[in-house]
Amino acid sequence: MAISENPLSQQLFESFMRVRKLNWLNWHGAGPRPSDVRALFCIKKDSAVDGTGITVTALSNQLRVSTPTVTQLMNDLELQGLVERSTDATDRRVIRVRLTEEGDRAFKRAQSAVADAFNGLIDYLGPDQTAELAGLLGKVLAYYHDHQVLPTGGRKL
Amino acid sequence: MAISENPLSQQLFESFMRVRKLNWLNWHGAGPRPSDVRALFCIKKDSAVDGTGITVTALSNQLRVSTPTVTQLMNDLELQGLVERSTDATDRRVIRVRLTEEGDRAFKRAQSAVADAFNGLIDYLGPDQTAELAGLLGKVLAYYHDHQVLPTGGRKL
DNA sequence: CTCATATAATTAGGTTGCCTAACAAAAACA
DNA sequence: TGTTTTTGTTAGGCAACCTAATTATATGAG
Repeated sequence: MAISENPLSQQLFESFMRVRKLNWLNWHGAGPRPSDVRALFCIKKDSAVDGTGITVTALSNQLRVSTPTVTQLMNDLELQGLVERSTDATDRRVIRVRLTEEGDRAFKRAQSAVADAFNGLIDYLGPDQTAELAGLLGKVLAYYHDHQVLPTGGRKL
Repeated sequence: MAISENPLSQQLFESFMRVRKLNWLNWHGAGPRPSDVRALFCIKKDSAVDGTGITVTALSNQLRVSTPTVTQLMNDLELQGLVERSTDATDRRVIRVRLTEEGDRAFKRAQSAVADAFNGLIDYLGPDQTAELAGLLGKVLAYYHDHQVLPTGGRKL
């Protein structure tokens, strides 16, 4: 473990690269994809505060992906019948996205899948270490949010 | 923060999804890609124990990607002049991969890039929290290593 | 010693999850 | 009114993986 041979930075890099590749949802080709699930969560969360539906721009900001990416995600979810688009009543440029009833069911299944994926880990770590982990991940994200290690492409937010 | 509204599992999922997308090496289209860098590290590390070069299968195991993926990575690195392939002396099926001199220079640059990317975070967290983070990531990986959340495709190792 | 089987790597083709650039439509402003 | 800005979409591309099939070589069973 001599620092010169395998520095801490390199270990962290390797750990993050491995964590990145974990297939949390145990997804194997059927139903909504992991990125769909993330979008579903976001749309559902918004629906609690604004029943008219979330905008593409808001989704783009919250998911931290470009608007064309959101369009593709929504095309996909719409094709699966999980969301519906409608043009905003007062600004005809913006489109509002809401969950359909089937989308809501898919959301609940996704929530279960995520719970299944993480509750084992949470039990394994125990409440203290789980809280530490969540806190540290938050700090990592906060640090890089302020220090320019942006997603590929270097969006300026 | 009511558990029923945004369960811990969902928060962890979201955090991991965001961490996954960080562009650690600040890569913007020039030089070896992040996955190349990971391979470079692996090849270099092996060269310390075995001067004849690492095999494709060994790289596949250590990087946790399929052998065709390793082949593609190696094609790429060879094209960039960073590695060289040679058939093994005693088993003509296996090919041995070593860093070229330019590959070694690229390795050193990559090491610096990783250090640049992580030393800021390490300073920000301080030694105690950095150690905690490294330890927790290790536990997460160990847990999922034993609990079947394998990389996409569900390889059986 | 030969033939079937196992192993190493490659080729071919596909998928996910992103991106930028260019655009059309609508709103805001000057 | 006309220019500028904002919103979302279309088009096309790329990174980083995968599986299935193939080739070449080695190994083991009779």
